[in-house]
Amino acid sequence: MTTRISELHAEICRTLGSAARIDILNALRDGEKTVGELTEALGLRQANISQHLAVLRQRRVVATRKEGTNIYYRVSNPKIIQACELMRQVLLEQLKEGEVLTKLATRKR
Amino acid sequence: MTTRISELHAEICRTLGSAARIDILNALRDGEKTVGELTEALGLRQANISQHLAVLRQRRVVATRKEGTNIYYRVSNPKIIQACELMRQVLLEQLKEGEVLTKLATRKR
DNA sequence: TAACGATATGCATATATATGAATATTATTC
DNA sequence: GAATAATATTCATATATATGCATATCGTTA
Repeated sequence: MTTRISELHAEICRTLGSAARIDILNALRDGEKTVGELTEALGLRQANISQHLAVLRQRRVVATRKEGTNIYYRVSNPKIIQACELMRQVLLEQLKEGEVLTKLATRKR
Repeated sequence: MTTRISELHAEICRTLGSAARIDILNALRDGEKTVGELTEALGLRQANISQHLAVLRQRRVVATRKEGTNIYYRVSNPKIIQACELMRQVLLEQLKEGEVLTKLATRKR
């Protein structure tokens, strides 16, 4: 009963459902980076970064460009960044709300 | 090396990483619905819908309102809808691109 | 062509997530 | 207060995903 489109939509969301991959996207916000640069920026092992990049590549969230022995990665569509930005805003609003609720609960005691 | 925020961000994305839940969100686009209405709209089992709603509730993607024996669900933040809309656009653009690529590949043969 | 640097892949294991079926909970009505 | 309608939860099992480690691939330079 779920449509093909919803299935694909969910797949993209799942692709973003890893903190490491979110960090990768953030690192790529202001321009392309090589795997080495990403590895250093995130402080994870190279093999692990490559695995996450493979997932992002498969779902076409990122695109690549080869230059000699380096591979430059970039976010394939700026709308993906926008969507992430919105999600982060939702998150921050939730956290604020949470604080308010905590305060209220504390006052009540 | 992944921040708390990224972890939460990823968690929200994972929450949207299921076709059933995407369908639920779409069904809630133009207003709240009861579990029964959602069950009928999506054609899944009630228990299953409830499970998905529980996931969405836990991550505060949806909010509820009780009225008698019914529980009305709504999307908690319109930005979530916006983000989904963006993602769907990305998806449609990808599909279009895919078609172009297919055409090119076909012509080449 | 050997050695090296950059990146990707395969495999094993651990962990998370989804689903169906059964059942519990809660509010309402008789 | 028993029966019923609406919704939630629990449990068992199946399936997917993540991670570390080892190793392969590919382009470059000596």
